[in-house]
Amino acid sequence: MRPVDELCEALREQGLKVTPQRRLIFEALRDSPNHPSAEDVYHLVRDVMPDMSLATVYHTLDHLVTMGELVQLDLGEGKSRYDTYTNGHFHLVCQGCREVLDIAGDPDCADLMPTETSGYQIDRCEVVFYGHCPDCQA
Amino acid sequence: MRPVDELCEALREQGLKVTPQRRLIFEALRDSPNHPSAEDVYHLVRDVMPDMSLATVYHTLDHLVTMGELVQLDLGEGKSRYDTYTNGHFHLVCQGCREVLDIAGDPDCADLMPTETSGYQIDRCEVVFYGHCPDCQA
DNA sequence: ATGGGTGCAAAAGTTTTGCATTCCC
DNA sequence: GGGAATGCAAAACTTTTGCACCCAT
Repeated sequence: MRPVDELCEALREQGLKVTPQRRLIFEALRDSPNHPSAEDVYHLVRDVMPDMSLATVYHTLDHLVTMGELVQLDLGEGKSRYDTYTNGHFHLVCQGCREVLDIAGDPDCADLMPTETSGYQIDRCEVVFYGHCPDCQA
Repeated sequence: MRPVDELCEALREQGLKVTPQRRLIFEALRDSPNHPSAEDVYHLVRDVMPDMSLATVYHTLDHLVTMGELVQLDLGEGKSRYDTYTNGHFHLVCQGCREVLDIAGDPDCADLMPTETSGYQIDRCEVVFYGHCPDCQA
């Protein structure tokens, strides 16, 4: 994800508007530990702007995903998480505490790319390792 | 997923019971095209046993997943799909029609396995390619 | 001024849960 | 007989949508 000011500029270029809510969501994403859910972002921004609506958070996250500034992750939790690090990489998920780690990996998954793709045009790949962190191995 | 009779035996071994509903769900999974959702399974079994409850389907699928006879897939659709082919392999998803193809791939993801795992014990990995099938490339 | 954005509430969709009844072992 | 399973309905959750009002451009 690019710096907040560049995101605002990118919004304008698309005819979208820069509102205080969106700016705040951008900042929350930038400062958020890692891989927050929509609800996580919502709670962060509510501390600063208590009237912010969850629908606004969802709309803004959708825009960022469409713009390619944010990656939507589905890690089998029944809800989405969002990743500001958009360069291709892998994830490692603890099945105990649900912590998510970024892992270096070939962005294009060139090594994995199947030879027989049944005519499919492949856009991207997602690699997730599931396991248990040191604390959850007990 | 093993044959229906073996699944029934496996249930009994765990102190679980073999009911007509569960047998039917096993058969539906065995005969189902590929990667059905809970709702898909529900509709298949309703044709034979109209009083079957969706909760029963969910409970039974959960047991199979826990027993390692079924793999639960999260492909970012807001719902789970289930895969009877439990040997490690990859998936290719069409973002247009949501068709899901099985793709051969190293079950252990040995080539991908990160060297630095921060002390994590890794249980399994999931590789999903997203793209467009021939029909949806228009 | 105008078209997009916001907040609120309701709706939609999937999955879980509580509970009385039924049934496998 | 006893414990698990079932069916039903309600609840829990995440995400989407409709709409009246507001605001960035």
